[in-house]
Amino acid sequence: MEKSIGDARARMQLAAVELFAELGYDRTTAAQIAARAGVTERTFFRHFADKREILFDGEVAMRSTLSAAVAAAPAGLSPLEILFETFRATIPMLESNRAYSKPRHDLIAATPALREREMAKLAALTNALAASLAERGVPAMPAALAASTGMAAFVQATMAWLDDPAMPLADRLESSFKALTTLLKADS
Amino acid sequence: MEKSIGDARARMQLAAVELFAELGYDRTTAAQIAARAGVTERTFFRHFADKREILFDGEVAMRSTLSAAVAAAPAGLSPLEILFETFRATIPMLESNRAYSKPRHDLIAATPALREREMAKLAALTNALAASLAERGVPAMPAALAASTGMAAFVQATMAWLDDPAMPLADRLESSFKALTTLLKADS
DNA sequence: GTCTATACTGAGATAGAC
DNA sequence: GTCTATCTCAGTATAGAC
Repeated sequence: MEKSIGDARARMQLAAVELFAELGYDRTTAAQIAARAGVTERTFFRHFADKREILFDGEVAMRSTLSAAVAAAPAGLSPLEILFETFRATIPMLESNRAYSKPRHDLIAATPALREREMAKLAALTNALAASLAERGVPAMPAALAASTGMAAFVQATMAWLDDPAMPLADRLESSFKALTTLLKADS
Repeated sequence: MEKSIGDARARMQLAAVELFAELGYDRTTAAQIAARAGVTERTFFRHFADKREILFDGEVAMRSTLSAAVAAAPAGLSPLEILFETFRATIPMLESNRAYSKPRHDLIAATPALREREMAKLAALTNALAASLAERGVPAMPAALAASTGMAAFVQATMAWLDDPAMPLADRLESSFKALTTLLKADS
């Protein structure tokens, strides 16, 4: 018997990604994922609250990374400048993960139930960012608005980069944040 | 046999709101809602894609209202000014619905599965706003960013007003948008 | 680790409009 | 008769209780 139970979680995640690619998300059952990982279905639901959650495991790490980066940003910056530095700090991590995050993103885009979970996770990250800004002394209302605004720019940059990596993520991010300042200028 | 099948949908919605209040969301089954409305469980799922959806029926109407308001806003405004006028146009509707939307909001806040659906619906509304801005000639990137940031300000104002209606929604909205402007100006 | 309840689906029946 | 909307029966997968 394999006694490497320590990484059952990782084995299940690998099995899930494989099976989703082979059969599609809906056509893959939790039991199949557990079987391929060599565990029981019960073990699956011990580690993941529901089937979707197996794809959103990284959100916890992302949250700590962002919170730490907000705290580490230089003093004297505006809230949006703090967030720009914060997101810039995550670029190496994102770029090194592209081989995994691109197919994952496509799967999420194609599956309404997963898009829904993704929106919820982004909302949680936004709240965490607002809390981190508040800890730096930014008042509650501007902190929440800055978090939402900055996250919108970050998500837009990341999506565009996943669709077309020709332009580096750093440039995409700078472009998104620059575009924020044009929102106050009159159009037609 | 009762032949009043025409309003089965409305009867189910009423039954759902009653039962959620009596038993809580999780403790209420789709079959119970259907039974109280005098229809079968299958009928419930014909009308609503899943149990959560019965509480998010109004999103379609909200989407049309917002799109129409964006199109109706005066020319020569900045994207965020267009959105401010757009949200202002929805205030009477929201204020007249408070007796329904406040308990609904509390139920959603207390139920993770419903919060998740709410995030997805807000994302859909944000996309619709971006599309409406694009139809007025706002380029894609600023349109998407303006929709996200404007929606963040609108949601913040609405949440605050639901929590404490002492300050009118119109004042909350103005205050949110002013804070947003400050945020974006400080960064340029 | 077993067993049960509940959410949800697929294929198809019924009934009215034309 | 066909078409469409409304609804039903039998079944599977998820999630939670024991």
